[in-house]
Amino acid sequence: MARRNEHSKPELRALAIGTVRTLVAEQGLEKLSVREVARRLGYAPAMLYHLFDNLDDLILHVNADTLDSLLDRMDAASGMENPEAALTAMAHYYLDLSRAQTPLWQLVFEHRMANGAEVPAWYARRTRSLFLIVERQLQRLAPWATEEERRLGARTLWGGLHGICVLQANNKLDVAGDADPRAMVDSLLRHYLADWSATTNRSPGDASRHGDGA
Amino acid sequence: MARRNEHSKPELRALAIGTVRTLVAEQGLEKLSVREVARRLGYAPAMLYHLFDNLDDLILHVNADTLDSLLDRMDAASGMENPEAALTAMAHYYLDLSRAQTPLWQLVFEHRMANGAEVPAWYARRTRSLFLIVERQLQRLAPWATEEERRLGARTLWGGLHGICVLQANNKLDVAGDADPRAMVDSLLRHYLADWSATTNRSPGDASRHGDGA
DNA sequence: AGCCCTTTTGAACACTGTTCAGAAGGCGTG
DNA sequence: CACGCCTTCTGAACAGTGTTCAAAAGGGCT
Repeated sequence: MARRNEHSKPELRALAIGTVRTLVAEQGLEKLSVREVARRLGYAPAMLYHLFDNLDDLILHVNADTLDSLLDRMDAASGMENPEAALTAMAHYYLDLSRAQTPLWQLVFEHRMANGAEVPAWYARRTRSLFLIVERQLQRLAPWATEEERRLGARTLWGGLHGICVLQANNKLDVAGDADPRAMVDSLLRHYLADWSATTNRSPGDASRHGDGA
Repeated sequence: MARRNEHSKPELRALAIGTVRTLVAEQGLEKLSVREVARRLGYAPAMLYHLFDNLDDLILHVNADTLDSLLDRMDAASGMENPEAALTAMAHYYLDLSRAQTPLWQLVFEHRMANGAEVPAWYARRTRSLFLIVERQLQRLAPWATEEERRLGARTLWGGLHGICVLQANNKLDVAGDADPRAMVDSLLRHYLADWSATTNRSPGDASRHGDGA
């Protein structure tokens, strides 16, 4: 019962990743287990440990695929002439992923490493570039802003977007009346960007930027 | 080995909730288990099922306590004369909780019910009042805004704040250089509120609200 | 003293991720 | 062709999880 050799090791890895994707998409996060993935593949559970270090490692590979497709779409939008429109398109991709592929999205953003281990470099690179893409648009939007201001702005804006997606994915929005996540995202982008780009081209300590300070 | 009767049923419930709080605060979410809670209480695991329906029910009671103390502090801030200052104070409470009590905060906001069950009404009431408190401040800030606008604004603003806290709690901010969560929260509130309160007192379809509309 | 009724438990069930000795099978060499 | 090697793969076990339930243990009442 060894070496059927129907597939090479990289093929098996891709097969396992795909199995997790469909399993999670179909049944949700709770049904994901090593034994179920192995069962669907037609192998014994222990075999998966020859392809990946452990379940966390397998999940990280699945998440890398998800992030890659998200980053690809965001990169494609970064070429738009209007940076505000580019950011809006990117935010919509982000939100759409959390809506259309909620379990896969949760697997990316709500999975925690066991025993508090650090995420490997090949994975951290992807999350890092997410913020970089946003920063690049902020630079186009307000070239006068300092790098520090751009970094803060990108993290604030995308952190805020992330929060809306989190609430959406967890069905926390229909409590006390429905709220349209799309409208929330648009509201966040429009209002935040408007005042951010309008006020960051002043000296940092200028308290009178809003007309009447305090 | 039955009926020591050292404590009444409500006392035991409070004891169990307290045990979970200290256990989670000390060891983190991963170490929380029925068996460990029972061990610390000096009882057999099965006894806990006479106090609570299941682990989810116990966790919900713990979370209700956490939410109550948060809501109390937010309520206290709602009396400030400046609604913008009140919202800022509330947001800082929210962030501080996610920083000083990260595991307890995660237990509240990242715990999902098993088998997708609905949260009970006595719990949903608390999460609902969180948004209501924010809406009340938005009403003071922009009395001319419609209820619809206030609801959208409150969810957008607090969803955004929530996202920053999520990133903070998951250590996703120090990727690619540290970002101060406090500065992010302040940035979000200042910029969003400034443009939100400045533009919501127009007719809904007014495209020229930002001076030059695209 | 005997009964009842609540409180509490031990043991079991069905899961989970992970490890590891050893089996199974393809491949190169004698 | 046969032998041995080496990779692939598995079965079984370990330690853990939430949950259930018959039965035991003990306090209170008649």
